[in-house]
Amino acid sequence: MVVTRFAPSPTGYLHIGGLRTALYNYLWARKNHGKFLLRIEDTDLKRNSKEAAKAIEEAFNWTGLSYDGDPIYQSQRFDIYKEYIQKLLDENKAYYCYMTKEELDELRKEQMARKERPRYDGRYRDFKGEPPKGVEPVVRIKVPQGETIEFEDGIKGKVSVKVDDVMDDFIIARSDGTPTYNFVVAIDDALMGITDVIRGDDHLSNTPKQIVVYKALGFDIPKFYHVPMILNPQGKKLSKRDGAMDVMEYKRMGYLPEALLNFLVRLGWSYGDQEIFSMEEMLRLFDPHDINKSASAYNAEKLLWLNAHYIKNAPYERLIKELEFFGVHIDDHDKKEILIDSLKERSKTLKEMAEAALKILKEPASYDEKAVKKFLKEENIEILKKFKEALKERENLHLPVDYEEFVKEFLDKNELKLKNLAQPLRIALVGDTVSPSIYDVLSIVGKEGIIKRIEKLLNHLQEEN
RNA sequence: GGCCCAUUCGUCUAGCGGUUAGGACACCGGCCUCUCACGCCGGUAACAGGGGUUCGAGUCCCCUAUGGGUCACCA
Repeated sequence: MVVTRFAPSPTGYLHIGGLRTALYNYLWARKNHGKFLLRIEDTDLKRNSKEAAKAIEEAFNWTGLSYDGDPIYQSQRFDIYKEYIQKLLDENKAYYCYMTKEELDELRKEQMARKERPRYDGRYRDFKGEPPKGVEPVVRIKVPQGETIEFEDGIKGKVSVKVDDVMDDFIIARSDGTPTYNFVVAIDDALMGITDVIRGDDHLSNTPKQIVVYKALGFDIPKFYHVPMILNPQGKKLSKRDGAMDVMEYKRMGYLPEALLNFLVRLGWSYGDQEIFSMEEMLRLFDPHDINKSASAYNAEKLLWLNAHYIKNAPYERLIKELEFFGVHIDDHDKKEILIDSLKERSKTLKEMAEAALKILKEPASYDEKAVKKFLKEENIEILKKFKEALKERENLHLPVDYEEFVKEFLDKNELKLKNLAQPLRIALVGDTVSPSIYDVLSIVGKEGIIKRIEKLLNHLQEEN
């Protein structure tokens, strides 16, 4: 059984890199019919973990990810950690260290002056005397000296470090008794039965420390997969300055969750030449062993392209529902299907789509000056007037094909080309020269609306002169 | 600075000793066309550098360079 976990520290929102590691853990667990657990790493009590849990909940709901059971809060497990600290103390695998912070700082300063690597010197490792008064001790773990720690990372391959190079007897409990990160991570992963740890590769150099804890406590060591970071478009570390970090911001910008997930899964992972992955395909094909070894840069254009793809292929009921978030309510509009179908071909985001819809649904509030100048010369105005009159006489106009037929008849009768009519008419309908097919727009606006809009434009032109 | 990790078109990537180094996004042409898009067709563009190993290296090894991560009584 595969058990994975997502273990964010509470920062207030779920960011895009976090979502990717959550997705990887989710996919791997679900693919293997295992469990995907959530753990909030809130041992730093300063931050509000409730809020963070809510934010994660919200982002998971939106993207469709789900975790098993209830989230685990490290802040509620201090008793457990205390127990294991005591166990190590009792077994002489850990010890109290009475060195004060000031003394430690002093030591480090001296070591640096001598160009040595700053590290705790182990002075209390085998201390047997009378402890100094007035010092609340920390607890340090006895790191086995002279050893080499090796582990097989599912992504990076074999990783091997000499213990003496990378760690001293690190602190597992602060002087106030609270446990530290590398200690609790190991304990929780072991107690939660985590078999596969998929996390950011900023944790790669923590792993040996955690392995020391696993070994000291006699726990089984899980498999590790350290996934490379996501870089910003400049190839630097992704930060808040790079725009959207909060997953929910993508919703506000008009992205479909499946586009975001597809984008994220392909960032660092691939399956041959395939670009489009449904959730079912991800579930079937994803394997953390295939994740790339190197960091990948965030490519906003590709995300946009994917989003456009998913919009194009979404059923229109779905899009109608999604557009409500952006203030477009067309559920009872009789031409809603035509509207959606013609808009989804040309929208990269839902937000864009909503704006385009409103542009058609509402009478133009103003007219694009350059367009007016270019396309509304005297002769065009006459054509528009004629068109309006002809339209008044005509009945049974509903679908785009009806309008197409009508327009063709009108053009034939007056010996005109579509070019003579299309742009002037488009300006009357939407205010400028950009819109979906003129027949679609005519159909959506409807006979009465068209007449009103042509008259409005005509009035506007008269006022101008 | 020590340690660890990485390096194929601008970007995401395929490649797992023998390929005209493939695909996708973006970009540039063309077609389609009532505008804008969609779509279709075509194009530019990459193995960081240097040494080995090998009949043969993008693929294996070493060095250099560059980038990243990490070295807390943060997580």
